[in-house]
Amino acid sequence: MKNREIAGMFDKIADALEIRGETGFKVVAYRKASRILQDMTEDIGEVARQGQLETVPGIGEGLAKKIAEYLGTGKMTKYAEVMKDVPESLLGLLEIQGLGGKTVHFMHKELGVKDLAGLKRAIADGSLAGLPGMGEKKVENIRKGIEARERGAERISICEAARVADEVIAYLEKAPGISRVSAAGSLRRMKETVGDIDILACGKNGAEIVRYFARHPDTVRVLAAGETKGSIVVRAGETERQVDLRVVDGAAYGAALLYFTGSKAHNIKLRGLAKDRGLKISEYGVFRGAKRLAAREEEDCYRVLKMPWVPPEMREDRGEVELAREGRLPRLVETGDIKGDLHVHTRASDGDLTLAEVVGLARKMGYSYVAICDHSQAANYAHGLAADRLAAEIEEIEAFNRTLKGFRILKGSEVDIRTDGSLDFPDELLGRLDFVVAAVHSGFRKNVTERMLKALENPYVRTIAHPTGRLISGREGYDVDIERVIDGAARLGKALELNSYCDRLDLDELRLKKAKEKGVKITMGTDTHFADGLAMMRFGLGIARRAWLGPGDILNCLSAESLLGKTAAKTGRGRRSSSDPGKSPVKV
DNA sequence: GCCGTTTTCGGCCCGACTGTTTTCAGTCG
Repeated sequence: MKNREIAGMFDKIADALEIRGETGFKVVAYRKASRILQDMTEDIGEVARQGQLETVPGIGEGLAKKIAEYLGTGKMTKYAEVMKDVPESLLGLLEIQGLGGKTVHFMHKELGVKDLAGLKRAIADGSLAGLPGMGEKKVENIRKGIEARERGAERISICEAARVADEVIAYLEKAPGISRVSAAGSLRRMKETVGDIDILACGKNGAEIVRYFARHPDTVRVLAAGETKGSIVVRAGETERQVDLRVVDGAAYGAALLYFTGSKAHNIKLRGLAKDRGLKISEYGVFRGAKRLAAREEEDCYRVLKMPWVPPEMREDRGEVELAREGRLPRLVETGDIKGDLHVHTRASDGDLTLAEVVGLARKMGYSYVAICDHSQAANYAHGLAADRLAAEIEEIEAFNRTLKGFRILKGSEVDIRTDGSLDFPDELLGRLDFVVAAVHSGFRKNVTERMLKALENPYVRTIAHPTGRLISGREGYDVDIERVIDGAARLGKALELNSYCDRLDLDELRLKKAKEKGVKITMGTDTHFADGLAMMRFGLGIARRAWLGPGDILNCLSAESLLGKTAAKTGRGRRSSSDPGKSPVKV
């Protein structure tokens, strides 16, 4: 798939055009096309082969030609032409807060600045301050922007952001005169990473609420504290995080929440729609002329636009507005649909929990089952179970299950896929299990695609754990052709995992969407090793909802009986008890 | 650049903030 590659080129063209000072709308068109390419599940090459490029919204005659040229020749004339004009090192300067295209253009033209080092020199020797329209404060602002960037104010994982936000929100709920408080921004949309933590509140006395906010016990610095807006930096474990609070009038809470939740693309879409109808949307409400038609609740604002409320996780302008207007929004999976966690470790391998503790925690989550999937013997580093220890665990679970009412522990394994593609346990042992998750833990560059496909062919394997192996915090993941794995799972009627541990969230939302399109079911597991890990299901759910998955797409929404029984029925051997060693091979 | 139950030109989201502005441009979210 060349989607990302071409998206990257369009983004650079947009940056370069911005610096060249071309009309804003052209820049917007390139950026929009870039975003659309990144969001697409189809291979743009395939779309091109079918002559369908121009049917993609946001891609017209001009961009279609550029894409076709690149796909055909490996070159894009426009890209080459623009990049010859604007040094690539200049593009990065646009990421500095306070620097836009105009300023970068001017710095380049007048002072010969062509990279970050040049910019720093221009600040130090005072030449930047000498530019027309550039005063002391602007220079200071840019200097701060450089500092912030060098401190590495990069995005953090959703769970890290949620931990901070949950705590601050709980604190704010006790603020004097506060009536509502909510997370907003990408945190509320459950993006896998979050830039700033945005919180919205309403209450009687804004300034008082902001002052209370600034007194948060973990506050390291107060950046701003006004009547309606406050910014603090709080300690968050080893690092620091900025949290922004906005306090709005209760009568406009919904409009403000809609606005601050975004995404920007979703908001722009709604505003365009409103404009067509002679309306205007802002963070203060939906207006016809000076008359405010809606503002108090998000639902009210959407209703005026003749659409149902759109779940925040869908608000990315990926077709959700069109669906909503046609009354065809999908029913997304909800917390209450999840009946169990399908990937949990115990202290038998590298976990921290006993069986009894896992059951207690799972019951607290409202589950009726949980699959214990400890590591297999090859996973030395994780104290993986050898065959005899797995056999012992099976017996222990069976004994424990006899003592449980209304809850069932599924006997499982996270069995290693060895570098030759074979599994780490013999079939006869796997056949005694209820739920087998196969996983790659070694040889990340060795034939991973073929190994996963081979594992899926094993009759006892139901799903592949963390299929790409990426870690949000940095690790790139396996050298795997995930498209082929998805196709393989579809062909074999197997599932793939949405590993819901917050540093993984693997498959990611785009791959999940693709899997759904191909009819591949998803298993969700937190892969937890610790007591607080089961609650991470919330992040998996967020990603599942961002991929538009419904309860019918996720096997955790089945009862334990259906999850296991369906299988046996499908293979035509009737239903057997899960403890039956001759249990039929599984299919989902 | 794209796009069209106001079509092939003339639109393209909205408001706040900041600085250096005497009426606005640049940047941001």
